[in-house]
Amino acid sequence: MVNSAAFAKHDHTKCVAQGLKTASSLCDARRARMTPIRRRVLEILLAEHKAMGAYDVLERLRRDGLADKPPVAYRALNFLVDQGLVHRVEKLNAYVACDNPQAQHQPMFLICDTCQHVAERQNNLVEDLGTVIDAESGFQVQKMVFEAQGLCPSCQRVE
Amino acid sequence: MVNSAAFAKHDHTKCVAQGLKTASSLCDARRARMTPIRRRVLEILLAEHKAMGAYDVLERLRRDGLADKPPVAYRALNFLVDQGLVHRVEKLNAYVACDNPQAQHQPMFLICDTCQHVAERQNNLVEDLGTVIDAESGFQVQKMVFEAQGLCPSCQRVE
DNA sequence: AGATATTCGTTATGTTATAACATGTCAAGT
DNA sequence: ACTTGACATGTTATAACATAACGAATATCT
Repeated sequence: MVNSAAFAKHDHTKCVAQGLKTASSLCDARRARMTPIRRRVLEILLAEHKAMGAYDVLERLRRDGLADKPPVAYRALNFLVDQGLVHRVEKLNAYVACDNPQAQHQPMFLICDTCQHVAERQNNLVEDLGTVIDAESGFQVQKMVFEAQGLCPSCQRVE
Repeated sequence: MVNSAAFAKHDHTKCVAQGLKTASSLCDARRARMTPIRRRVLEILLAEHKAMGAYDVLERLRRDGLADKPPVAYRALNFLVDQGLVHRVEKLNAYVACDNPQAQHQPMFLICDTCQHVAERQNNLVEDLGTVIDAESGFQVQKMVFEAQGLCPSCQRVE
């Protein structure tokens, strides 16, 4: 039911390489174009492994000489979101690379108020809730945002 | 389990009068000050009965001669949110009057993509989910955002 | 009344996001 | 190879959302 490495430490280099590879395959399969800017934005988010604002991403692109105008960053981010490779965290107006882009899912985020880390998780209850709402109220759910804020395990220990 | 009048038509005049009255009692009980600006902002949101942006609210205050600078609107909105009288809809960067300010609750919103109406609902599954997350992952949930987008019953019929 | 805390008015600016249109690139069909 | 059409990028300008900071006014408490 729970899937992510969440707040534990791990080797990001592997995440990045693997993530880029998976993304390329998915795009190929869908005839969507993984261009240099888009690839670089995904790489940045995979490497950072935390939520970043569009302007933070843009700043990185600027350093690389790849782009320096907001629409460039937003377009790449929106593409990646549409492809399910990146999620938008509404609460933070920020973007984070998807953990598991293979499977279609309603992402759910745990946002630590102290360290600002964001963990993506999946839980069937979220999708169940969509079904329940539909049955009870006749509202046809198309997309759900579920975000929890609080304290991650290590920040709880520190306080 | 489900509580709101949701997308059905009803007499807003009553909502407004009742909402203002309840809000006053709650503020009195808490020694929080329901000032003219705050009251007016709540009244606007109760009457409109839909999500409004801070600048939309500000425009109304302007017409009333009550205020014309952004911080005034944001301060009133933040006060009302802190008191649980208004909720912020993250997905829309907008604010909506609370249905049932008496009870502490994690609000859940159904946002119709067609007519833009927002219905507040309550469902125990939302709070259950908080508990489950905590038990499974050790993440201490303090606040949750749950918002669903889709089609309300009447907009489904129209399409 | 005087001390304290809260609210409000105002200026200025910071942050997030997109409309609109020009230009460039690539791939498919001929 | 050439044209066409779709998609991607570059660029300008601005819209939309939000807050820091500080002084003036007002309410509350003793």
